[in-house]
Amino acid sequence: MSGHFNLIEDLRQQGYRLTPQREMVLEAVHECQGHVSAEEIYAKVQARNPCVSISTVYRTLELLKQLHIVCEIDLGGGCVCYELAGERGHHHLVCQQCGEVLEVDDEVLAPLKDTLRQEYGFEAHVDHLAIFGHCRSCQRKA
Amino acid sequence: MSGHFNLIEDLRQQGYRLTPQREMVLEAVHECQGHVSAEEIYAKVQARNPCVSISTVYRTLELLKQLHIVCEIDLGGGCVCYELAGERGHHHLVCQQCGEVLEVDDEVLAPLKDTLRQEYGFEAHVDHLAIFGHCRSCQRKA
DNA sequence: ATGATTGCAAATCTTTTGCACTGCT
DNA sequence: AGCAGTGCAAAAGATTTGCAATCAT
Repeated sequence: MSGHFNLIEDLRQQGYRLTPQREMVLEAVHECQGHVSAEEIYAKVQARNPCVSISTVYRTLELLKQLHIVCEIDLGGGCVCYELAGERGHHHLVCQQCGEVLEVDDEVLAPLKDTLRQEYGFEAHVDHLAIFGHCRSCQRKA
Repeated sequence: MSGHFNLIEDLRQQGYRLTPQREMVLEAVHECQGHVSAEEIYAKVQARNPCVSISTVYRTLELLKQLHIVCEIDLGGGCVCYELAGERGHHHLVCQQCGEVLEVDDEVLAPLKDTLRQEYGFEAHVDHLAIFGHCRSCQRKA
């Protein structure tokens, strides 16, 4: 995956080792454009090398998170997902009824950020906000 | 707790039994005005009757949730809380540096809700949103 | 009486951790 | 070579469930 070279460099430059496991986790996250759970990443990595353990996946994700290579998204309901940190600027609308996840552009949040900054002096750090509610189709059912 | 009578009636009218356990869980949620975790409710109930089991607390919360007597709030990070349904929404700005928590009125979120409703047909359920970032004083230090 | 509700313990499910071994640099 | 990184299995924490006993109605 050519897109990984810079990330691999990031790893190396910060004194971390490049292992096949880390590379595979990175690729798995990269292939799944959207959000993937640790379990899904594990499955994807397992498919290529069954020896890799789930703990390594968790440890690697933890590392990549600290290096800001991937970021963690808490969608609630015990669903924690990961995605490449590069693709910034979108948020998630999570339907509490059917579980569907809609993506929302960062611009939608901009006015809120401005308000918080101006009225509260608070610099909101909402790289990936999960907003819960009910989607259009589930509203119709009710 | 006089405020419980109507809720107890709700229970009865829907054919459910009123047990001391359910009453105690209900009171525990009522006493804690803010959000309480299942574990905290369990502790509060235990203080009054050590025989009550944690599974009953979970089962009762599940029931009260279905009856819309309490609602579940997922603040992320594995922190699931409960509170009486119908309480006025308030939000929290959590400073990731110093831990300070600012309260924000629900009105601040109104424009965002409108946007989501109009552009995405999404009915946001942001009764209790936790927004992380940095407060005014911590920004100065940086 | 009788069926809903509970307590207990054991089962899940997800994530973390201790420790000896492996393998990247 | 030396130590970061890994695999395994066991631990931990939160929630759920099977089943026999209990209790509200």
